[in-house]
Formats: sequence, C-alpha cells, structure tokens
Amino acid sequence: MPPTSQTLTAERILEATEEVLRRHGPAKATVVDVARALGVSHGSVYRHFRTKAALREAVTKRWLDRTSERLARIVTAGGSPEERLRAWLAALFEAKRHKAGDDPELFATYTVLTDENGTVVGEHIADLTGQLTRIIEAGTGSGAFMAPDPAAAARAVFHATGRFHDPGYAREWQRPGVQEEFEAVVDLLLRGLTSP
Amino acid sequence: MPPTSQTLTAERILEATEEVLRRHGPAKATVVDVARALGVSHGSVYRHFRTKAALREAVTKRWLDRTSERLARIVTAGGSPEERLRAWLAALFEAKRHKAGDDPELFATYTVLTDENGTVVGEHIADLTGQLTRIIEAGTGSGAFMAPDPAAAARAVFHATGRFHDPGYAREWQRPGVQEEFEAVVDLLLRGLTSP
DNA sequence: GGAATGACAGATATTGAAATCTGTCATCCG
DNA sequence: CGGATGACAGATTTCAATATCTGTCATTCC
Repeated sequence: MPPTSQTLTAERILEATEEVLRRHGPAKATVVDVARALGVSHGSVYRHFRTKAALREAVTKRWLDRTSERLARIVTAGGSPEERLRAWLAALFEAKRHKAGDDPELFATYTVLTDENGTVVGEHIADLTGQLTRIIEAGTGSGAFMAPDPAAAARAVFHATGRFHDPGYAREWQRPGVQEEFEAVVDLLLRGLTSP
Repeated sequence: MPPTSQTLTAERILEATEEVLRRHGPAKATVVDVARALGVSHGSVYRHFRTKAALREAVTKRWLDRTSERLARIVTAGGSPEERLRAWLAALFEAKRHKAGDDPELFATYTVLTDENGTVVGEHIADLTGQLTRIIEAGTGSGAFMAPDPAAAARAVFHATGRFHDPGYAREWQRPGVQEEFEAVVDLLLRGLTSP
C-alpha cells in the first residue's frame, strides 16, 4: 500500500473506503483500515467526514448515483414511450441482476449499506420514479398512455416491479424463468398504462 | 405450567411450540422449552418430529395454512371476477398489515420462520397463486379478463403486489399513503387484465 | 494558520472457556 | 410391546475478559 502523497480529498477517501469495503466486507471495514490504506492517521479521515456513518452514507450515495446516471440516458433516448419504458425497466433489472450475479459478496456489501442508509435510498428511489414519470408524461402527451397522474403511475410501476430490482429478491434473480416472470409483469403493466 | 396429562400428540406439541415461540422468540425457543411446557422429556418430542427444524417447519406450515384458508373463501364467494380479485388482494394485504401492526414481535418471529423454510413458503405461494388463477379463469370465462395464460397472469399479479404482502416490506405497511399506493397498483393491474 | 497527528475515554467487537442444546439410544414402565 | 425417559456426545450458544475501534482534542508540523 503506497502512501500516494497527494493531498487528501473527500474523493480519495471515498475511493479508499470502497476498496476497503470490497476487501473486508461491511462488518469488518473500519475507519482505521481506510486511513491505513491511504497512509494517513484515522484522525485525518474525520476531518472530511464527521462520523463513520456519514462516510458509509457518502459511499452508498456514490454507488446509487452511478446507477441513476446510466438509467437517465434511457429517459432522453429515442423511441416511443412504450419502448423507452420497457428499455428502462429492463435496464434496471439487468443492472441489478448482473451486479448480484457477478460479485455476490460485493452486492451483499452494498445491500448492507443501503439497509443502513434509508434516507439516501429514499432519495435514490425518488430520483428513479422521477425518471419514470418523465417517460410516462411523454406517453400521455403523445396519447400512447392514459395516466391522469403520471407521478402516481410511475410509483405504481416502480412498486409493481420491485421483485425485479429490490435487493431483497436478489436470490430469485438467478433462478430460471425470472426473465419470463419479469416480462409477464411488464406486459401487464404496459397494458394497464396503454389507453383503450 | 400444568403437566396436562393427556396423550402426547403432534397437534399438542405444535400448540406448545407456538406458545414457546410467542414467549421466547425464534432465537431462544428450544426443544427443551417445548418439552417443559408440555411436562414431558424432550426425547418424547423427538418421537413426533425428527428434528427441531422439522418441528419449526410444521409450525410454519400451520400458520401459513390458516391464511390460505381464509383467502380461499373469497375465491368461491359471490361477485364479479373483478370484485373478487380486488377483494382477494385487499384481504391478503389487510391480513398481513394487521398481523405486522398488531403484534410486531410475533410477526418478526414468523418472518424468521418463513425465511428458514423456503420449501413450505414455496408451496404456500403456489397455493395462493392457484387461488388467483381460479379467479382469473372465471374472468376469462365471462369475458371480463383477457389472459391467454391465466396461471401466468396470476403469478404476475402476485409478483406485482409483492410490496403489499411480502414480509420484507412490513415496515412500509405502517406508513401513511400505503393504501393509496396499493390501490394504484391494483388499478393498474386490473386495467391490464381487463380486455379492451 | 490550517492541516495532520496520535494519545485517550468510552463504545463495540472478538475470543475462548463454560453452559446449554440437539439428537440418539439403551433402559424403563404400564 | 409401544411409548416415555434421561444420560450422553457433539454442536451451538452464552458470557466475561480482552482487544480493537470510534470520535475528540491538545499538540505538532509545514
């Protein structure tokens, strides 16, 4: 572990914390470990983050924001609102499923982090349902969807697809037939949204 | 604790086990406790249940079956398929929400039990989706619903309403606005099921 | 002077020895 | 004889002593 004698920034601390979490897991990752990885005293870490909880919260936010950004690109992409809604939901599911499948330990680590940071998760969900709202609004504008309250419809769609993005269901995502289950739910929801 | 000198049956053991679980919680409920509550030696309990796990599984099954039975009555009740589908989903949500709200500790106990008995839970879910299937079949028969594969539609409806019956979401059920969320999802699903 | 340090007190986690529990079975009892 | 018992071995849990960590702050360093 080279001391990397750059100036100590919040950003560098966050990177080191992610690495320590990856290595040691959420239960054994300590502030002392983070400081050691950076070659500084743990007191210095506390100059940038008031508590260990604040540090973990910041890491959680960074991680969730990376997902949000990727999905946001679909909102403004081309295609009909139906296509974009399907693509958005599929991308969310795909992203989660691959994270959970490719590196289960890391995924479990972030599941612990999200469990202990309800506020940040709440903001993330508000962000995601906001993206969904924009797609649905586009659909009501073009007459493709019938939704008197697009924001409420967005939340309903998000809740109804929880099984395909909520970490609590991660175990199910590796089973055969999930893809069909996912498509069945999405088909049903899209039929509900489509105006008669 | 009176020794209640009746003959020892599986049924009496299950009742005593429920009581011990209620009193001590899932972590501290032992087979010795159950035997003591019945005034017998713990060896006698093992005559009726091969392992502690089998005993807990049987308790779990009993508990889930009680819910199934109540819901089954709605399947064969009067009213249109739409009405019965709404009533069934509402009854499931209501039952769970009240169990979780009225006695959170007991609910947490049964959540632990269901977590450790995936097979029994799987059968319970198959039972419930079977009930849903029968309602949806009635709807396709009368022309009220359009569902090429009623069983698949039933599973989709069940998955889409997971937020309102999966114990993992119990915390959310006490928040204001859940009822509206629930109705929004059910409305969307029913619109999706209803033939154009 | 502003950032970094490390000693410190109280909180939390780890460890290993002792206690309890699970599951078996030879024996007992009606 | 068929069901109940309790002693037992190995597995698991509990508990208290020990070690580590969190968060603060007076002091050091550039």
